[in-house]
Amino acid sequence: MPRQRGWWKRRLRGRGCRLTVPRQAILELLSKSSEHLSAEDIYFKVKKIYPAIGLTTVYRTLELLVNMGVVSKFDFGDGRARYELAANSEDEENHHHHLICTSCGKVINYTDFVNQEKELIEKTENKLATKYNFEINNHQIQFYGICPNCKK
Amino acid sequence: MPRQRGWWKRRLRGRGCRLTVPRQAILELLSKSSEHLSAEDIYFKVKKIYPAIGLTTVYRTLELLVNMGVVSKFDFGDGRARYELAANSEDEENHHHHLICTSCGKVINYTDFVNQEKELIEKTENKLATKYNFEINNHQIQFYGICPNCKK
DNA sequence: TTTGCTATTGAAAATCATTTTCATAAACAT
DNA sequence: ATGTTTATGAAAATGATTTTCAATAGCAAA
Ligand SMILES: [Mn+2]
Ligand SMILES: [Mn+2]
Ligand SMILES: [Zn+2]
Ligand SMILES: [Zn+2]
Repeated sequence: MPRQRGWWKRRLRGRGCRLTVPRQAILELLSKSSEHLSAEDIYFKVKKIYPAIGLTTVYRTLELLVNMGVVSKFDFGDGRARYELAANSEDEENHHHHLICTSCGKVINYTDFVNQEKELIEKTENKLATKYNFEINNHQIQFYGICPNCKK
Repeated sequence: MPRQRGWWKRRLRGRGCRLTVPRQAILELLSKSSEHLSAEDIYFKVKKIYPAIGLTTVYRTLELLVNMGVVSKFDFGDGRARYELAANSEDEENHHHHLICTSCGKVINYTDFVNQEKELIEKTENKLATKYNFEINNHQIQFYGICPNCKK
């Protein structure tokens, strides 16, 4: 059982990356937030705890974490990337799909998959992997529509 | 049975939009291309047939067509939006999902859905529509991985 | 602990896709 | 044909993300 705190430290070190204060501050923040934060959102929030942080570092750290698979990056069409933790701890995954309002931009996470959903995705992955000789390691699914508020 | 050519003319006019030369040139091009074109790609290609075209107009036209549902806009993570015709004619749909190489950016369309795929998506749509009171009218699915070329 | 190497940082400047502005031109209802 | 808009294109503005570069801080080794 991995420790609840700092499970990413080994991951960083394992990659030969240094365990710096800004990186820890960013990860600390992300693990407490559930929203879909932009780089700037993260910058301002981290700044409250660690005022020396630079926006550049936020971008660089996010890129690193995305490459490591620790953070997921999304584009919901409003011109800025959104980030969120891909996993809540070493083993616990945080995988979900999105429901997006094309009118106001509201984004909803949904994890209550239809029973067959997971298994179908796996099946599809396998089929695609075979047919196109791809090594598939991730996917995104999003539904677009009009939210209750914008319907009125 | 709608005419093969110019089925979008009525659609534009139906919206109270004018049927201009630039718009027709852009639609003409899109209907001949199968790739995932950026606004700039489209700009240069259209320029060959209609040299007076402006990049601004390309952006504006694409936005209009996306709002009309005639064109689909995608973000494959390379910093520029990609566009393609959402339908090849009045009734014929061109819906498909994507397989994206995270190493070189190669994008593959796939339409050979697993049998249950379509029906599951509908089922999921209905479930989400009910649960979150959303009016769902579109979706995107993409799988990320490493393409044959990048594996080597 | 101290040292030395090198990855990392932050500020400022640069990039670059997309948007806005604005004067002119083209659609099209009449 | 005419007049009213809508649409266009050039140029400038915007704004998110990247690059540059000198200074700093992690950390492996002594
Ligand atoms: Mn999410
Ligand atoms: Mn496609
Ligand atoms: Zn909404
Ligand atoms: Zn590739």
